[in-house]
Amino acid sequence: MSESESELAPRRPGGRGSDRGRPRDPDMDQAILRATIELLSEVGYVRVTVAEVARRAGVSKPAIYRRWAQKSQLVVEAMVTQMRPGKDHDSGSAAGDLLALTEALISVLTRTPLGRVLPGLVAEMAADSVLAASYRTLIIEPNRRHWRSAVERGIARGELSTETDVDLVLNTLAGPLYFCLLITGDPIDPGYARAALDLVLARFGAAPD
Amino acid sequence: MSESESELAPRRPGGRGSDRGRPRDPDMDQAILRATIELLSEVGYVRVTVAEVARRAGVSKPAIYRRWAQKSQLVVEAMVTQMRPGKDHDSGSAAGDLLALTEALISVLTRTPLGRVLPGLVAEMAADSVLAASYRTLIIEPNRRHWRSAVERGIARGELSTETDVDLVLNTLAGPLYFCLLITGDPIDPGYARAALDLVLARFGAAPD
DNA sequence: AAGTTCCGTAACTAACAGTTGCGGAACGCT
DNA sequence: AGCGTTCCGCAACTGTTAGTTACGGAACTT
Repeated sequence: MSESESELAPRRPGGRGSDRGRPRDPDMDQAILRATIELLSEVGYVRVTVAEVARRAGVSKPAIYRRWAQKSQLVVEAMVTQMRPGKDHDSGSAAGDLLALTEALISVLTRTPLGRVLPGLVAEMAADSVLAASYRTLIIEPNRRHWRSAVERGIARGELSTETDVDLVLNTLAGPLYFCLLITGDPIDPGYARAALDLVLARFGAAPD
Repeated sequence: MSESESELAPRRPGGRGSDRGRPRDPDMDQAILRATIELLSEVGYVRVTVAEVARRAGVSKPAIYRRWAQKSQLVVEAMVTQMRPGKDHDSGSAAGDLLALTEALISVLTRTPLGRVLPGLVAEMAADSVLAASYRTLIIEPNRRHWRSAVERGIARGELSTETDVDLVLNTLAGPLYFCLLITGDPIDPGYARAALDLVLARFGAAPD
């Protein structure tokens, strides 16, 4: 926790030092982010235009570009504000925690704008490593920490084998969801979380059913 | 199998009936597809421009648009010609087959242009359902058939439980690879195929190690 | 009051997808 | 051979969008 408050988001700093001259209107930041989310969920990443975001936010285009260097960074920050990962609540068992986390991920991918945004963002990330780094630092990593600690608690309690491959578990639970969303287009089986978890427990569970 | 030979690829038909007038130069088709693959592997989907493909193929831009309605469809067809799935050879055991298929997928994703193309294609597919359908029909489905039949042979032989969830197995083996490639950016663990397969066998294997 | 940065407006550049019209060449049909 | 059709390259074109710039004026700090 030696990190400072934020600075991770690639929001543009105010010109020069931060305090000279007229300050930016913070309400405007909010209006822009809200308009971005709204438009995003309606039309998906590719069809979001900065001009339309500006129109809906009641703001000018340069006002947006003063704050974010690119459309893609604006979108990432908009997503982050919507996706604060929930508290890391401990249900008492690793199985319960992992099930809850998987269900929560399903819910985020299917019931928030993220599902509509991700395809476009993936393309952008592949072409822009700075963007990729912020997405991973701001969204992927914080979530992964929750998953990781659920697994580690399970190992400490003896519910999971000490040989458990943590990354394999994470990728096995989360990977197929992204695969369906981005590649196959298949709907997500409502029993998925349970079935995938059973797979993991069959291999790494110390006390199988 | 009531489908006719192809017609799946969204290549544009010759004007009107196919036989009147000057026929298209078939060498040109090849030159365009080759140039597309080449450029694709150098710069990735987003930075491929139709004008540059035309230049490298020694061909005009309208010649390309006469054959394919959109850049994205050209790219899909270029990928298909490169990715004819190998013969469905039966190694004798389901474990061996699935291991080979997984390794082959890793190889395709990391050592052919597909890895560089996929992010952009994913974005395009999300915005264009016709394109998505051809990608799935031409690339995903044929490959899935191989995986599926490997699992089904395993069930028939008694290596896998009769309760085996075929789609879950497929998604579990393939999903995490796409997840790493498209989202996390993590390199793929060389032991992945074996480890993921062990997960599957622990759950569905009738005769565990 | 001076200096700085914000704001909206409006015009602008640059890339790129995809189109169109032209003159000419190549083919099938009769 | 000649006609109709479609291909070909060329070149110019439309349309969309990201991102920029110059301006006049407003808001804030010292």
